[in-house]
Amino acid sequence: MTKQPSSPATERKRGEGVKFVYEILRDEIIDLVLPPGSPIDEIQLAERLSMSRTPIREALVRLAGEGLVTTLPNRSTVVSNIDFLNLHTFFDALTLMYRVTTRLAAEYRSPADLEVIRSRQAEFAHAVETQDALAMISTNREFHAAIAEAGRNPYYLGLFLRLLDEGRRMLRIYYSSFDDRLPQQYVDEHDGLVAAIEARDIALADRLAAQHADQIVNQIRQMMARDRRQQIAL
Amino acid sequence: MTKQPSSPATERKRGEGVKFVYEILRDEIIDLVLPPGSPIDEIQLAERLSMSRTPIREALVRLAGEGLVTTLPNRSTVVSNIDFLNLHTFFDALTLMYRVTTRLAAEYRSPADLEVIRSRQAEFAHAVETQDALAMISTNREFHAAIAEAGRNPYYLGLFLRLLDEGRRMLRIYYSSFDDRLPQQYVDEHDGLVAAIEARDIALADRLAAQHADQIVNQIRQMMARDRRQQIAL
DNA sequence: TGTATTTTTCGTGTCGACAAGTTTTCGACC
DNA sequence: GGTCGAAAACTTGTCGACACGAAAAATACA
Repeated sequence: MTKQPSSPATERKRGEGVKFVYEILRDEIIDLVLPPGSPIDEIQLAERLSMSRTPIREALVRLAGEGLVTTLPNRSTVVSNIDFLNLHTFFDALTLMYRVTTRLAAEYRSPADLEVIRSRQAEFAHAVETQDALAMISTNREFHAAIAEAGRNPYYLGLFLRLLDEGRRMLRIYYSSFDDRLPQQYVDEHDGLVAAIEARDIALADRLAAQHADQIVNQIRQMMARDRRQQIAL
Repeated sequence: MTKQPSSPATERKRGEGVKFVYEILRDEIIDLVLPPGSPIDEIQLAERLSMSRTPIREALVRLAGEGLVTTLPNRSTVVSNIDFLNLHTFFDALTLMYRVTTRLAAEYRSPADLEVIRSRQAEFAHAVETQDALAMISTNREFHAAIAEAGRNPYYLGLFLRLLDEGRRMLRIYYSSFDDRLPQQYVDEHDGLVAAIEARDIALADRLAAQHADQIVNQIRQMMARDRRQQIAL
């Protein structure tokens, strides 16, 4: 692995250092480039990004606050593990946030919001068409994030984004077992959500969101069960 | 204001510096010792706590992640303002978290949880008896936090604690207009919640929590309206 | 006297270095 | 050869110092 020593291409403005590191690490954690349990070496990172340890440590504090990394005092900080024992708490919260954000979107969406949501849905549909599982995962996240934005409640948005990112990590683990049938169903369900939001039908939006959440939760559960059988079979 | 220069009483172990600063600032912000908008000077703080700026900055990053302070790039970081324009989003989320956590507590509470909840309720009742408004605010927070703990969902707990702290700041502003009638009603409502949780009556717990939330939201609204009238009168 | 511009001051953002603690390695002893 | 203990290597936590940028002060000008 050859590392270029402080290439001028990576020069950053003052004040963007923390943000820079934060976003890189965040993406690498969510995309499982850094799998759960990976130790994060501050010095190594500092050399790789050609900057001092100070902004890196501050980015790690921020990531720790969001639960993406865990700091072991006086020892290394590691990428947080996915807590498979308490998955039900995750699914519970995820389902509720799906419902609440969709509800609020139906209530408060502006025309501009609708446009964004529609374009995100188009991106998701395209990922399904081209059978790009990784793109499905990320565009699905963006679709629901756009809905949450339209709901205009920063408290729900914050929790929801955290849950969506956590969900992305799980889906990445099992994405190879995506089958072809379900994704198309998701596209249809998304269309239903968009229609309910456009029609400002709050009750319908809530109901469809709950159904959609159940679908996703069940799929993740099935993927995990299948994977477990495979692992046992090995 | 005389500050003692690096008194040996404030000597801390390695690795506790950030936590130390974080907790001090957090308490001072929630108790309005540092009112919204106050600038936080890193150098001043470093001198006051007789430590370097590094751990202080890391504590500020953490506080910023929780929304308690706002960092103005290349300028000072200030205590976050209370967003009175979007209060309804706060009340919405607070009400939902009241309901969800109480529900889950009724479902999952252990005998030990019940004991903690009861003792918190006793503390709240005592604060009401002695008409200690400030103690009412903090014990009320601890009571609901204990219920959320019993619900055993870290995602809800995290959001709820954040909302409760934000609510504490608001109540502090208006606590002088606490009147004597409502607090006793809160004690009774809390008793109802505890009974529902003990009986594992999920539907009842949900209903009572929703009513309780409405009470609190309405009281805060009334306090604010009263205060606004006073301000206009001046 | 009021306004525009330069200078000064001040605080943050970043850095390199040192100190303390943990893990690993090496060596002594059984 | 295996186990226990000491020393070395490494990583984190903290520090003091410098550089950049923004606000405030001082100066020039109308």
